[in-house]
Amino acid sequence: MSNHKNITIKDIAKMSGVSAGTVDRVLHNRGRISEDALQKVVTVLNQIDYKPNLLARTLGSKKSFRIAVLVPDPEQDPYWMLCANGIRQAEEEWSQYGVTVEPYFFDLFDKASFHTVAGKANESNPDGVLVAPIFYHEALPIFEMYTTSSIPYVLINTNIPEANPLSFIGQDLYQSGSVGAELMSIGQNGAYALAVLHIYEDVHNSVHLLEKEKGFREYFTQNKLDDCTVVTYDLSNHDEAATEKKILELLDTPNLKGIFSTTSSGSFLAASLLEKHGKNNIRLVGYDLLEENLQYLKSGVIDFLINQNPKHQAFTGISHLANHLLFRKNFHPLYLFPLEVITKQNLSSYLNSAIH
Amino acid sequence: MSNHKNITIKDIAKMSGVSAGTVDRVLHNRGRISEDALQKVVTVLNQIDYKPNLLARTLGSKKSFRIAVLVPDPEQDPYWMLCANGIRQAEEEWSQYGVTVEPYFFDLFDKASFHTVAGKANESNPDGVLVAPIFYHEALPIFEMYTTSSIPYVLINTNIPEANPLSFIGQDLYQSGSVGAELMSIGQNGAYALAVLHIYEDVHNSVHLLEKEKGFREYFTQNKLDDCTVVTYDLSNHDEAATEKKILELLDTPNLKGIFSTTSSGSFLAASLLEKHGKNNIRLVGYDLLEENLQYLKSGVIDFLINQNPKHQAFTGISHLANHLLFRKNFHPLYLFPLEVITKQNLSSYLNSAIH
DNA sequence: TTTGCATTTGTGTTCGGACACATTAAATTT
DNA sequence: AAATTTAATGTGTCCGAACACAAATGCAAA
Repeated sequence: MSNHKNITIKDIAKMSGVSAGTVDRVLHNRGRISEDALQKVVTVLNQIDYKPNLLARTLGSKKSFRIAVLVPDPEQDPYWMLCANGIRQAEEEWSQYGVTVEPYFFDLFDKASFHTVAGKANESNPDGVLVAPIFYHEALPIFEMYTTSSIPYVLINTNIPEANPLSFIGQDLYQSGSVGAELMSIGQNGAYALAVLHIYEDVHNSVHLLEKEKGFREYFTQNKLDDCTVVTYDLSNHDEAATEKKILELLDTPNLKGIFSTTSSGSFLAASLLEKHGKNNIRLVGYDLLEENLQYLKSGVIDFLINQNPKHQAFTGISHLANHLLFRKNFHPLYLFPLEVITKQNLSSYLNSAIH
Repeated sequence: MSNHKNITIKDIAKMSGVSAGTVDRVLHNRGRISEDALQKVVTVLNQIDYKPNLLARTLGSKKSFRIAVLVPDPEQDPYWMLCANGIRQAEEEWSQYGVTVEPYFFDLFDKASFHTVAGKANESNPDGVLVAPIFYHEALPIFEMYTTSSIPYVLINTNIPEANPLSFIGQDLYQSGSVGAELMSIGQNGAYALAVLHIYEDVHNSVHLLEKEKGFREYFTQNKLDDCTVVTYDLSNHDEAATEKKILELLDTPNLKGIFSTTSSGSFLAASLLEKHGKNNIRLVGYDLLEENLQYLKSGVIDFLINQNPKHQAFTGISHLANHLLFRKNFHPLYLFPLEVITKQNLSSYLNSAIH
């Protein structure tokens, strides 16, 4: 335990021949300062590398921060339940620093609800906002509002290029699709067919899914794998019977070797049908570590899951906001997550490491 | 910015009718306390959920901590260079909290050097130690010493079951081998042969590698893939010519479909020979994101890399120690990393996310 | 009863930065 | 030149825990 010296405001005050208060005013440019004093302090600041003690700063400014979280209702979809877990974990982590997290859940299938819930969140006058802006048109005006009232906000899951957030946290969807394609083509040879399966209950994320499909398809053209044909199936999962009928039709595709499900809940739906109809030599690549998906991964019906890690996305998003508010850190505007490939064999290592 | 209330020592003092000093003595059981006062304080403590303000605690106890890091010389091996990067990054992260990191590099090929360097590290009287204990027998006595002088220590890379560290950080090697096997068997059919390749300059980590091999082999027996035969090649990379000759022999194995290289530098060595001899339909699974390996992954000679993430291991290890020293956190003794599967298509997402 | 010593407990300062308030110096008005 | 405003800067307190030191108390011996 050595007592190591660190430059403090008092040191700077001594060095520049002014008081600590003046140095403080220069650092935060609050209050008026004479040109003379400013110069003296600035000169010293340029010479040294002053790093304020964040502990003292946070302790001294006895404010606490409130972060509003605007995400879909976790009860409606297991994917968003994972996200909610990340929020809870982040709240625990940051509560000791006086950061509180207030979730505002909107209806995943109702644009209007997004609008009203966003309004409610705003009434609470948060110091920062985490948003999953799955409704493009409804999201734009609220970002504008955040900007004018200079509330920092972080986007997760869905990027909106027009927005100007502290950071976007999520996957590169195009590349994600290419990873799916790559996993499909391992060990395949000769001519074969593949299917891209979009199964969703709502249309909000169609852009989302098309981007994945694009990455998937272009993988084959870029690698000149011309003997591989790709068909697309666009299904709603509202009408189960119709969906099953469509998928049965799909399974009749000659020489079908693989199915790429672009949604997380589509993955286990496809898996259940593959299992039901005994098609166990069709490779299935899906998304996310939903409980249902894990069962099919373990039993071998699903071969690969690409992990979008919604839990970690939410956690990181709140951490970014907290770091920004408490420690004034800034972040790279594009925080793209690794495209994690989950298999039967490495699954447990991912589940275990998430605990800590 | 709401001012939220938090229970402080003074609150507890008021509630239990004693002074703050007495509460402090109870909390840290330092100094003698009358039975009466102790009871009063304990009663209050049981009623409330006191969470000490970590910021204030750390600020108040003006000590700074020194962490000694005992790892192989990064100049000798690119793998350990990645580790050194993690150390540097952790040092930056924690320096503001008064934690300093002092690296002590030992010779990767010289057990005696481990012993002497460990001694040097000890002379500096560190408050915590991060060790990569690649020399089993030499490591045991120094762990004993840490225990008797109650210096917390964290292990990375190589686990030593007899040790009792704050935590071990690394991979489950057996499972890691199984992941390698799984990647090998994707899309394979009929009878085929696979090779396990141990290429290393030193014998220290033979246990290490055997564990991976075990996981690899048992994958096939457990999944009843009997038509797959596995051969093992144990090579030193001191004598390049001899190694090449051996590998050429290996490449003549009938129906050879894949090579599993258990070491990180063995991976690109194997890749270079595969490329040189035009064997481009043999699947190669290797380890770690060394610059050389990345080249071969991009060009398609290496198909998969399992990432041991030495950088993140070092970073996490130092963070554990810092959290323990500053905030008295304790950790799960086994902190196993996810077994990350890196392919040509998801590589960039991993490289980019490491920047932040 | 008083002195001496040990035990117990309260008070005060420190850490470094934030911020309120007091004080000084300079500029302006009367 | 004195009075008053305004700008500039210094001082002091607070945040909450840690720890040193001082004060108070108890108890036994003189």
